Amino acid sequence: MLSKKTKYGLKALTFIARSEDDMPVQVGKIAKSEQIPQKFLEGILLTLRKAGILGSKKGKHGGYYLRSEPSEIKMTDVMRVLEGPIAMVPCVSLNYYEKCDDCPDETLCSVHRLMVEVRDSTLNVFRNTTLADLSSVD
Amino acid sequence: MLSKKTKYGLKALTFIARSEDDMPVQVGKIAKSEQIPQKFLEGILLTLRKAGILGSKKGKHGGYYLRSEPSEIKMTDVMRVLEGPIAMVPCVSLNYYEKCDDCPDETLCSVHRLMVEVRDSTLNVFRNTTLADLSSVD
DNA sequence: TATTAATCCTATCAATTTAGTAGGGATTAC
DNA sequence: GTAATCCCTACTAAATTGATAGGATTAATA
Repeated sequence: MLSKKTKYGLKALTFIARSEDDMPVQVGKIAKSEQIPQKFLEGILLTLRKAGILGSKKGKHGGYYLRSEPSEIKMTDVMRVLEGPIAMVPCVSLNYYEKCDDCPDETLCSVHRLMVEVRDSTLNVFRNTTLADLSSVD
Repeated sequence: MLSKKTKYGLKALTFIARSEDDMPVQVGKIAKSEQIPQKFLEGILLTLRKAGILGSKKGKHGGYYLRSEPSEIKMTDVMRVLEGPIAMVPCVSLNYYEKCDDCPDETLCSVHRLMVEVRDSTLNVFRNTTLADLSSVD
């Protein structure tokens, strides 16, 4: 299951991308419009800022803004920040590889085989999708 | 993350598929060979039997066997039984569709868009992979 | 028929994760 | 200086996961 954190995060990014002018967008506005608990959303946007995807401005008239063009923000990055590793098992993770304790030979492991395929196909989607795709109004 | 249940289930199915003769295979044998807690595995195989993927024979010399040829056992079915719906959100699930409470228009929802793509690509893998693929020794 | 070896079934449990709440500190525009 | 806003930490309830425990049922065989 996709976590609420990721779901909310994606919706928030989309909301920001869709707000045309480049004024920072306030958490409160996003929370209200997208029906997300504000305090929860605060934490999520903070994570996205620390990961370099969002920038922020404090104080009155502050808020969050995109650090790059929507078309430059890849889902691989967003998903890794929000949801964690894309692979379903550490032994097929590109960025967080870990050998299984059991499993003497990965080439013979059926789980490994299947999960490599799933990882590659999911990765293919995320690599070819940007925030611009998510937020277009087609 | 892939659950242990699914991981163990896949390994067990592979083990059974690889045991050439068509004698039933005992839980204890699988558990020992694959390093899976036996009692835990019992429950998993029971689930697979109730789903019609495995058959069982009770009593002495009993055990579990495949109900179909490995090449006929699709990962779509196995994964749905072990891991649940393939879609990451109910609003894109083919078999367990549920509308989101929020989200007035799915066609405009960025999460929906992205998750449809992920579902389709994952489904594509599972539809084209059978237990025979997992258990071959190539 | 008694024994043994299996599956089958239910209940329980500890650890972890998730989703959210609470309270306030720090910063900036006006 | 005050209001609005992001920033940070700590806490909590509920659900899920990954088991474990104990035994009931069934079947082969000596």
